[in-house]
Amino acid sequence: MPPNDPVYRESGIALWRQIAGRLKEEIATGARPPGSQLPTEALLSARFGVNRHTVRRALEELNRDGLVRVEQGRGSFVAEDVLDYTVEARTRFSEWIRRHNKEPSGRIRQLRALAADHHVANRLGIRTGSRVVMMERLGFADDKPVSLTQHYFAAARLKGILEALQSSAGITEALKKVGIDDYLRQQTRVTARLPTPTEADLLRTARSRPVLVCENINVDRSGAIVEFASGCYPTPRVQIVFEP
Amino acid sequence: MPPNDPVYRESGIALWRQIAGRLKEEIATGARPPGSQLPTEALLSARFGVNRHTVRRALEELNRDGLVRVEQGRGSFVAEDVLDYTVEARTRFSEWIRRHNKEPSGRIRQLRALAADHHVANRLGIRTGSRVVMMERLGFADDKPVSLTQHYFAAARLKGILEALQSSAGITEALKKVGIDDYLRQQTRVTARLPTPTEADLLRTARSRPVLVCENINVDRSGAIVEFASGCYPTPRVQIVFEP
DNA sequence: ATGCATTTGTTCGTATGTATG
DNA sequence: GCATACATACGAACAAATGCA
Repeated sequence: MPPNDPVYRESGIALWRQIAGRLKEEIATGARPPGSQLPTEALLSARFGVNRHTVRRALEELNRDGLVRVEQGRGSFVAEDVLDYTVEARTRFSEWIRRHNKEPSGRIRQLRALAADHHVANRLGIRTGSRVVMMERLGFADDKPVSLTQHYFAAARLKGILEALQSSAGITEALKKVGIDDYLRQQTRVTARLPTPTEADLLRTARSRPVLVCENINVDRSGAIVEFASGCYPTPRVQIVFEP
Repeated sequence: MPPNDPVYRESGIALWRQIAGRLKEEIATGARPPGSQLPTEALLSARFGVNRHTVRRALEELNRDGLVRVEQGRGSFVAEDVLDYTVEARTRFSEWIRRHNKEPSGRIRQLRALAADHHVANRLGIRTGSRVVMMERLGFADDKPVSLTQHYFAAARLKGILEALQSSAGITEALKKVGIDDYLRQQTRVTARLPTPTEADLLRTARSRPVLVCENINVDRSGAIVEFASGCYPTPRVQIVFEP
């Protein structure tokens, strides 16, 4: 099969530079949207009528420039814009998303009371087995899922929190209804793991791509713990940034 | 094969509770050290002379209590103490480790000059292709590997940095030799990915377990960028903590 | 890449003892 | 005595993840 889109030989510009330039243009114009998969190296070499090594040289360049991401065994992908999750004392989901000029939205997946396990109880500073209210919420930026977070509240400390959450648009609003006018982030703890099948599905991420797990403890002005939240965020779409 | 360490039936205490208690004791006494693998469920059920479900019920309890970590396809492991990597303005490796009452050490794996790629140049605020000095160092806490970090320095800004690093015990000392008395962390960026085979090997972590990738930009007192460092840390042994 | 052995995870079904009304 | 509900315990089979050759 002849190349259907050949590059110019003996033009004084190396073939791989021409190819890199063409692909850069296709990415810049939006013909290849962020996150989309590039053709395989074999297909590209057929298209341009060059050896696969020449295509690889071009892809290497695009990779070094951060325009594409090459994954062994999977393929090459146009780099996605990264959502920097900047951790500050007063971090709210909607503000985070809006700062990136995207439209925040969310879907509540669970909202119920249960008994705290060891981990949750520890973080909330209560006894294992105490009643807590848990809300699980899937967060979107421009209809793309970016977070899946479980929020935990000590039922004894925040009477009526379940009903408040049911009748409110957001957490800040619900906490106001139970007398918490303001809350601050006391601690943020970050780790990572592979997603469960459900998480991978909800966050539209590959099962082999880790999620960042970000645990927050939020306190009221007196320093009493109000909320413990454990959220997961798909990499590399989301990165967590600290600026002291 | 008869059980060699049976539990008491009709004792008024559920079998799974007895098993959980025995295992808890073995962990508490140090007979099963942190990170060690428990016998398989099949072996445990043979040892206690019960069904595998009964053992699983006990392991579930220990897992909820945070004493063991169960991993499908691998086994159950005694929980390890987590090394909290607390991000502060003046974060130094040795101080981090000593704060956990462990002995810091390190092994330099690479130290050389090279041309900055797009990413490194961006972070250092220099042009792509500029000369940079890179030092790769494997960090240990009590002889257990906990970090693998590449440190980048702009060669033009820090003349003699390569020689200074060669003749110094640590980065802080080397920077002093080239006139940087103090440096502060300006930004920390966290993401995660699966380790390369080499990384997994060096950090003694499973290839399926993600590493946290932590990128730092360090500046001198005038705000000029001194160092860009990109380190990876094995999860869940290391967690990154931020306290505003 | 493929298959195999090992190990945990899930889902059936069955049976038993205990507490409750 | 009887019906019910619940936790406990066992058995078998299969699914899914891991590691290795």
